[in-house]
Amino acid sequence: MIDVKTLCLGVLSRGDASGYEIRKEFEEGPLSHFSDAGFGSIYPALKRLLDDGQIVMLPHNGDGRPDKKLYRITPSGRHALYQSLIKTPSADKLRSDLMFILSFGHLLPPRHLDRIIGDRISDYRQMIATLEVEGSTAHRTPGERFVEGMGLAIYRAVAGYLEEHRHELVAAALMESQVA
Amino acid sequence: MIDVKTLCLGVLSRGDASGYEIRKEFEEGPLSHFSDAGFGSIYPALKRLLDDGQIVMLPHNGDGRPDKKLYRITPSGRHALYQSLIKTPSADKLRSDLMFILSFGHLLPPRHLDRIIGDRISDYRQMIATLEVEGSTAHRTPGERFVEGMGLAIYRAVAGYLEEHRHELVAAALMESQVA
DNA sequence: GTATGCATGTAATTAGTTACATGATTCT
DNA sequence: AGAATCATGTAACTAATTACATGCATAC
Repeated sequence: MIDVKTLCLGVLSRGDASGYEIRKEFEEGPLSHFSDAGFGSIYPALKRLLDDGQIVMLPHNGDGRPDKKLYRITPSGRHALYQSLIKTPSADKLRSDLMFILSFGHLLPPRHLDRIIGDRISDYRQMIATLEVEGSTAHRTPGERFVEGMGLAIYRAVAGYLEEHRHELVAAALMESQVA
Repeated sequence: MIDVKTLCLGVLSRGDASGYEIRKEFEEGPLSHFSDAGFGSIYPALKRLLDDGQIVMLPHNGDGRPDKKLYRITPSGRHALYQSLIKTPSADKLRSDLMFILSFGHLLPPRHLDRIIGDRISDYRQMIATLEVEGSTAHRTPGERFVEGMGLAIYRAVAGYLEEHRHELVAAALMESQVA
């Protein structure tokens, strides 16, 4: 799996940014759907990239605020990023607590079951709505559009499946609860 | 996120199993699509569960082979599992190196790009074919069927999207390579 | 005889998360 | 006045991965 250092290089390859701005990318941008990184991993990663000469820090851009540190990728950093990009990508990984829970769904209290599925459907519908607006406004590179489209396709598939099959599982849970 | 201990309890709640068998579940069973655990995390987890009294070891079942250790969940273990199941599940997490790479897709050599997308499509089509066979043969609880169906729905969405949009990204990469 | 599958486990390393610690600015 | 956002970073902890280490049974 690609590490946080490489993730940061990826963001910086599109333009200078601070640690804070990098994190925002992973929270809001197209990368957010398939990657993840918090402050606790970004700041140490930036420090290591700095030590390795793959990024440089820009001496304070005097925009009033003094504390902000802007980072810029170096040729060495671009090279490292490219090496990561042409490596055979590892398999996609999907971690879902909800799916683990639902694999025992028929043993759960039916109301509870129905609620957690409903909540998740709402979450996904919300994300889909946000993405649909963004997709038409924000300007993206072809790669970003592709990735964002994939996110949208997956979210729709998940929301759709949950909606279509929700009642089956709740019905099984109801039967189970009547037996017990 | 649900930890490996809980994952093991989940498997053991369906029947006694050895560490080796538990891992197989995460590699082949319906849980495999949304969870992950290797030997290096399962064995330590089993040890801790044993210390905590949430599982017991069954003294060798004399099936010829002596080394196999079967584990059985205890009432305390079932209770712990149930507590985990009724907790509000954390958000689904999707990690994909491929998507990170493709977000820079237009900057990659077009042939390489086309190949990695094509390879991934094959991988998914293979998984889909396997699941379609299993779905009709293996017998599953309602929860397992639900989860397996979700896996199938997602894989189809991903494979479908990659197939439909592959050429767009490759075309963008071709244009980019001609400019440069 | 060779590879694969069954079977267990430890040690060292790496990575990542969470909590802590601080403070300015901007919006309501 | 208070909340949210901007902004950086460290320390302690937890977890997971990888490599190592071993050995039998079965299938080809």
